[in-house]
Amino acid sequence: MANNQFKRGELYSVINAMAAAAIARRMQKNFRTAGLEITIEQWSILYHLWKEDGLNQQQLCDKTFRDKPSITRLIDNLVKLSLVERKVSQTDKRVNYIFLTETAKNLQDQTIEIANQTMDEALIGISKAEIETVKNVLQKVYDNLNNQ
Amino acid sequence: MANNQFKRGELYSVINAMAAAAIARRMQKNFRTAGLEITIEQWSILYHLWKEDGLNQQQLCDKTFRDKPSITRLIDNLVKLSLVERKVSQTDKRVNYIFLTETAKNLQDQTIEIANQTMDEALIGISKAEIETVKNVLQKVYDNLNNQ
DNA sequence: TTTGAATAGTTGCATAAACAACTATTATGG
DNA sequence: CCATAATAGTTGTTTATGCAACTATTCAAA
Repeated sequence: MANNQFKRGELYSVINAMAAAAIARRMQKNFRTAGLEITIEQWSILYHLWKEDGLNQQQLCDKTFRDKPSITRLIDNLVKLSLVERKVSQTDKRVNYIFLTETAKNLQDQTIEIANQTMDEALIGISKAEIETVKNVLQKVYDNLNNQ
Repeated sequence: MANNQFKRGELYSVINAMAAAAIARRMQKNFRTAGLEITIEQWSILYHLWKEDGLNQQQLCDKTFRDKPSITRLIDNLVKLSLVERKVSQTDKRVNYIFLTETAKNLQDQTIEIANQTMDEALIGISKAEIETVKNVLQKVYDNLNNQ
């Protein structure tokens, strides 16, 4: 069938456009509804800093699967919003450590609650086993494309 | 545990940044290697037109999970590349039908082969059952966030 | 010790997304 | 028939991504 050749390629648009973008839009909307003027991309940086403050930009690249320019600019924007500060390492002047401001620290509980509620909305009717399968498959996909 | 509150929210960044973006980057790279100067977003529009030529912009919005401005600009760029043409409906002047040019028609086989090869690379070691689970879960996520 | 490689980060440029506000056209209810 | 709502598409603005090319600093090997 001529139409058959489409089926594998279609999976990409399903994965990308559908679920991930839909979750992102909903999470952004829930942030705005709560009066929080940060983007989900900015939040994803803060998220890792709440777990471990003072990461450098390269570590944030690795943890968020972004490249260096993306992190540079996200940090630029977070600095403008007074949510983080850059501090150059004294032992290696190539390295910038990123630290949360008090303002950002105070956002942690509220925004993580919103993120969790969003995921609860998204995951209605989906079992823990299914979620585990999805995580494992996506991890394998990432490894297939990057570990070589 | 303080760290436990992160777990649900983390799923978003896993889904989004990891697998979808990794597949997108690889597919883009494979296009370039083959000498094809189109983006995966442009390809995703052509993909639906190869299945059914002459869709209007709203139909492309629905099929690709994008909003109207995104489609307008993607079509703008495809027109610049002489890959599609807009034709205003004669029965409803609000509607633009989008038609493939001969150039675009000739890209179909090659690009779909590349997309399929990319997905084969991405899906090494993943069973059909797992793929089905992922598709079903992402469809449910999309429905949870949009059908209400 | 010095030269070249590796690492960390930045800048330029093009593409794309989200949202709000807008125009143009068609459909509908009184 | 007309006012209003709904629909299709466009434009403006901000944010983010990817890639290539760049600077600055540190490491490592001859």
